[in-house]
Amino acid sequence: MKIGQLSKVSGCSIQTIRYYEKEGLLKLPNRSEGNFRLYDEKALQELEFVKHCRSLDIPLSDIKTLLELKNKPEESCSSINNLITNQLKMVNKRIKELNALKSELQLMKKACSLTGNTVEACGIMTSLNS
Amino acid sequence: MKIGQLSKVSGCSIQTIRYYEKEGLLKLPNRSEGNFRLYDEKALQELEFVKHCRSLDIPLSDIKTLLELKNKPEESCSSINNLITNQLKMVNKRIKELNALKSELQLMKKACSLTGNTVEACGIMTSLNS
DNA sequence: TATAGACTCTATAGTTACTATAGGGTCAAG
DNA sequence: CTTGACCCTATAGTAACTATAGAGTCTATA
Repeated sequence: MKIGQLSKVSGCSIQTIRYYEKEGLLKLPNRSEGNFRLYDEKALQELEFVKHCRSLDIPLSDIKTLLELKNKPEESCSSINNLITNQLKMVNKRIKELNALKSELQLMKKACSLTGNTVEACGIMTSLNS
Repeated sequence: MKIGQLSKVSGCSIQTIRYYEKEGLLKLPNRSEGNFRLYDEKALQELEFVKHCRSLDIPLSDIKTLLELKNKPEESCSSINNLITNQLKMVNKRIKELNALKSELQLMKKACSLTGNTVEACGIMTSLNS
């Protein structure tokens, strides 16, 4: 199939597919006589793999690592485990940050609804200035 | 004070200060004879305001809006409230996404530790391929 | 005065992961 | 043949920084 079809089937934009190819995440596909990219089922699976990883916020560089490991079935999977562990750690960190952020924003909202309704008297502005 | 001092006092890098000035978040400062930027207490406060907003993940374009409103004390603060409400909504959304992501990563970790220890037999890889 | 090191300047490019656009080629149907 | 959909590469843009290059300023010291 051509790139437009792959895009539709995978839900990944044409430009992103080309980007992934350029970044080395996807193999160079065969080409038609007109130089159109030609993809098979295997290519679709690789793209789905990459997309799945992206949905986990795994950076492209790490996805590359995973793809390389995929080609070494006998290799120990400890590095995969480490990668996921690290990713989980970062996600936890980010959740924590966002919860703190959320708390502050909620306090601000409360500050606004309890005071007057001009910028000068706005509890949000006062809070942002502190 | 000069930019290096402002950077130290505010915890904001020199380059970021210049970036904020270029993006219109900070006013053009006075200059010395040698063309060095000169900042007063007011400028420091404005920078702290911007930094505080950034710590809330508020995008620069919205911060600009807030700064403009800051100069209109009589104006209604409803737009400020809307801005914070919207920001809160996005933060909640992101928290939700990250929690879903966390769950999947945790399942993966479990899958790995319960199976063998090669890439081929790795529950994480299996999961990423699905 | 000269020098050296710290500081400052502007311009430009790079980071990450896309996303859009320009200008041109391919292909199939009418 | 024409037209419109699809495809190609190259380049630039997005957001928010961050780094680097090359040159100027300033101050303390010899």
